[in-house]
Amino acid sequence: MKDLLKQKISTVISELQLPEIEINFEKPKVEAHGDLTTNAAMLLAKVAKKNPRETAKAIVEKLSGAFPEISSIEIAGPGFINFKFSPSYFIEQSKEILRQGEHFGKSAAGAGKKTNVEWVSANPTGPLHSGHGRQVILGAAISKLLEWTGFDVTREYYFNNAGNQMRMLAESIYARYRQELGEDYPFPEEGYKGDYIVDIAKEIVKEKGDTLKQSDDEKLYFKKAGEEWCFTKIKETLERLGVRHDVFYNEDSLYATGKIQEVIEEFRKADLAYDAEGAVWFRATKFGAEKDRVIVKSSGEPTYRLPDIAYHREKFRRGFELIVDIFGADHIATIPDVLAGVEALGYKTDSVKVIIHQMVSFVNGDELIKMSKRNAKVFTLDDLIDLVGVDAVHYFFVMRSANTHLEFDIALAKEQSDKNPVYYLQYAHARIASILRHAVSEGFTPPDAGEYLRRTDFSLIKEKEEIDLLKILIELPEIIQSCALSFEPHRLTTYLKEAAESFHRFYHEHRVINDDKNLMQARLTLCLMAKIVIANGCKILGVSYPEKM
RNA sequence: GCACCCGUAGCUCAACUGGAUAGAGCGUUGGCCUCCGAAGCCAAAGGUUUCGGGUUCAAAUCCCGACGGGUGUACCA
Repeated sequence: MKDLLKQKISTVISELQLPEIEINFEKPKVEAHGDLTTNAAMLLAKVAKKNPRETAKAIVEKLSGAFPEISSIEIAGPGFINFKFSPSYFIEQSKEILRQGEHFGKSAAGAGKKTNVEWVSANPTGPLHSGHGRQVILGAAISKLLEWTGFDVTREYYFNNAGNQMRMLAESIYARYRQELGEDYPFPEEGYKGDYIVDIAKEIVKEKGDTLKQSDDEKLYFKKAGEEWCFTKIKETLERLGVRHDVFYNEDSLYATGKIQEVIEEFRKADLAYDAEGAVWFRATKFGAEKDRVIVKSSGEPTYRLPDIAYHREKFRRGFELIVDIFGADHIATIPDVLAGVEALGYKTDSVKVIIHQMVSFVNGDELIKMSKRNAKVFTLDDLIDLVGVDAVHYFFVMRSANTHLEFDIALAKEQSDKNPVYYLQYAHARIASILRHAVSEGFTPPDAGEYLRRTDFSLIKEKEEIDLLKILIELPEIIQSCALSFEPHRLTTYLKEAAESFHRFYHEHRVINDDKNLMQARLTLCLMAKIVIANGCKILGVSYPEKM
């Protein structure tokens, strides 16, 4: 409809011999301004130097009567053209909800574009902590949104089980191991202080006794054991949240296949790398960075930048047309370097979309929860799930825009009451389910979408709250698409809340179960539509949609 | 110091990416269950969108400058 209208308006504009412009529509905030509005006349006024209201008038005259679905066209304010649609238009649209059912909301806008979403990517040096939650949830929601919008999504987790961090992990475990054996063994200054290190050490003592005490070569064993323990833990946590990755990409493979060396050589050949102070430097300044960066340390080990660059090149080589990276604000420094590197290798950075989310703080009512890295008691993501449940974790981490700081109120999230926004949504779904069950007990057929579509006399839907509900329900596909294309899942939560609200208002004003069987069927159909929309939205967010609660 | 993000009701945050009268939840105050789920609905109060300039028909949104908060600024990742 929007597209048809857009076409029509642009032909009208050329008939009026006005310059060509981009026509945008918007859904007005205020109900009195209709269902759709365009600022075309105002934009024309600017280029054609004409009075916007007069221009609007000329356009409207040519438009009137062109579409039976449009019940009125008005000119308002400085020159907005407001369109109002007839109820039958919304009713017709809403039938799609029943026809598509659990697929309603999907679109093909992504056109099967090969897409890689990389997120979490925490090295296996410990369990995921609560702050990781935002990243975990954000990436899952974005992946789901892209999938629903027709992108071909590969979910990826990049990790490094070599290097400094893992060495430190091994040393930390080793020290705890010796301590477990009753020795006064020094703990490394920069070691991992979490209690889980002690747990790992205990397990090793149980299995191997003191046989690993002497030989330094055996430290390899500690690294392996630590990695395995941590990765198992991480994967269990992701599993609990229903988050799965298709590919776990190990940085090591980049060395094994010579991809790291390849990048260095190419850089050298193009004079983008040089030796200084015993290290190899990348001329990042050539690509807008503030200073050149070391890519191979004087020790001969690459810094994290080099494999990151090689890894991103591999994403291009693997044929991904859209590359999405999700990072926390604490990793922001690496981004310009990686982008510069990719550019240096001759790839366009346009197809790389980096989502940076700000940090999270946790409060419990009024009390701020302090997170210190020195603390042995880590507040893990598992702990958070135990406290507030999977649904609240999903909903709370995604309900705010990624680029603002998030305050996670644990007291609120675990409260089983109306204060908690997760319940508002779930309650609407459970309430609808209950009504449908009730109808079945009154002798109605179980809510089968196809059956409901055939049996319903849609002309009985005419109350204001009924039409308002339909209006919002049919927006789902558009909302999903725009959330996906802007990588902003939080807007879906806002929408779902509004949809639930609209349902509650309808429910409150009109009886569904009543003596008029035909009217009852029509309203049951409305309920079923609302149920489908809420359920589909919840699916994307990873929130459950209970039949009873 | 420099780079990035943010500053909106008492608190936590929205605002369709430049549109019309800036909206929700919590908290506060009041109303609504003989009837399908009151985990709900309705209403009231609460604002110079941190401040100062600019851009234009139109600015919370874009630009410049202050102030305040966060995150970075490694031959750690």
